[in-house]
Amino acid sequence: MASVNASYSPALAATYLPLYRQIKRLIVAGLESGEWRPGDAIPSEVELATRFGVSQGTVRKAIDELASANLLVRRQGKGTYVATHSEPHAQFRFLRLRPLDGNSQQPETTLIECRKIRASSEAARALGLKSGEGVIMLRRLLALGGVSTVMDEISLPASIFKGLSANRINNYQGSLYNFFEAEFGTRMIRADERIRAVLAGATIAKWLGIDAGVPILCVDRVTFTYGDRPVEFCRGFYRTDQHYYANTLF
Amino acid sequence: MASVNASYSPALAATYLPLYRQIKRLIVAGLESGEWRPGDAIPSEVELATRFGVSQGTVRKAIDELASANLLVRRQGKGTYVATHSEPHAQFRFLRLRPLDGNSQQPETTLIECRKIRASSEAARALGLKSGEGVIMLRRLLALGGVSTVMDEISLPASIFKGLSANRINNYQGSLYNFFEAEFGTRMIRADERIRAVLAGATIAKWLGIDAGVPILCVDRVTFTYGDRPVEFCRGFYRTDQHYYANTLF
DNA sequence: CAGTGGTCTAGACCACTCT
DNA sequence: GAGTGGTCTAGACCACTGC
Repeated sequence: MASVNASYSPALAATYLPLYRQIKRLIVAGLESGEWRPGDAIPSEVELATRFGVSQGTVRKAIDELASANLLVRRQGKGTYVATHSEPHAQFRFLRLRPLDGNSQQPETTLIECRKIRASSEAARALGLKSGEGVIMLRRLLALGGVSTVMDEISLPASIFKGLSANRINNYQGSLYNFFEAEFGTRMIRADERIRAVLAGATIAKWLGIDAGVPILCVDRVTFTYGDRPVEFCRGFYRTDQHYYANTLF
Repeated sequence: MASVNASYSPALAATYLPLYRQIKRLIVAGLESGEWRPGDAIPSEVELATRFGVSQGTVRKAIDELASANLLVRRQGKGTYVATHSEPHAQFRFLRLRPLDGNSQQPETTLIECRKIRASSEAARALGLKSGEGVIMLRRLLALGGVSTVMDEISLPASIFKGLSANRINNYQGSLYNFFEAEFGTRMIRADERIRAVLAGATIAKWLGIDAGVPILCVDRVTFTYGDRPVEFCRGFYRTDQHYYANTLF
């Protein structure tokens, strides 16, 4: 079998990568390039094995890691698919609010504002932009179980989300992340959140239907796409009188 | 090879478990029973394979899953070890506060109180105890970078933590979870946290050196040991003026 | 029935650690 | 050098899906 590592030697240890990790990169490259789009089936394990000139077990191990990172989804008997934000499983992946009692209900989103502005210093730093570069700013109100619970402000690099408008968002069926991957080919893979407790200011209190001075969560999120590139900065304010932020530590 | 599934038939599908999952259970049983204690090396893959009458690859897959669940730690060339809370990697696994600027510093813990009481209704529900059963209650103050940042109250089933005393805690070197696993054989595996924003009351404000009415995080944690059995309920109050709660969403 | 992913085996060789 | 985990292969058979 033609091994990509035929030239391996201890002196090159820094550049050594196991075969299955190289395969992993090749698959990710296919995802990034759009060769396989969200929802598509990728080629079968045996086909990928012959294409890359490795055994099925090696492809399998690569796919295993990509599946556990939620980039791919395996379906026994059918094939392996590119993960999507439209799967029910993914609905509450990036909104970790759960009701204090009762069952989670589908959030209802209202778009309040959508315009192009210059990035705030915080957004610029989070997105790796130069201070003052253009971003598209969205403000939304999210209601859970009929109660306005989250007010957030999203900053997106204008260079990536060219042509984004309130109309296009409102006409789209499905979640915002679903919209991004379907219309802009940008899939959100991972997010880092920073949570603090703050007091509601007058404006936010009004939107959330609470008194100013009530304690709320301030959640700053940076969301990453393939290759750990940041593509969204979101600051959300969460009421926690009827919901809590859920987290599991492993 | 003598397969445990020799009797498998479609009618028994509900009871079917792949071999490697059965091996996984056998290994977890060894961990629960104390056959291998935290920090110990478990037998090598080939030894386990012959002991259980399966191939090395099957044992390997079982260990892979246990390692990714942080129950075991693999060390190439040395062996596979039972995970411990004393590893540097585990230090901030259950305390997700990070400084707004600067580097994380080792927390300094002060034990304020340690006594046996009857479980609060919340603690009883979280721990699966009957209302009013005995629990040991600890109150602690945690300082990060010299600043009192967390005040928490821990409830532990008295039946499991017999003989726990303030003296024993204070005389122990290392973290509380380290103490639990070393002295009581109870290892914390996983935790569920629920986060809300609240206002600091007079008592907590005093301990944390802030004004009453300042917004803080209220973090309720239920911690589980092997077999998803809850063994700790902890309510913590976090100042977030110099730190934030960090979380990564996958 | 063909094609897919899921499990399991047996054996080879590599990389790392300790003696 | 012996022993450990890490990678890779080749092939067998099972479970599930859809035609």
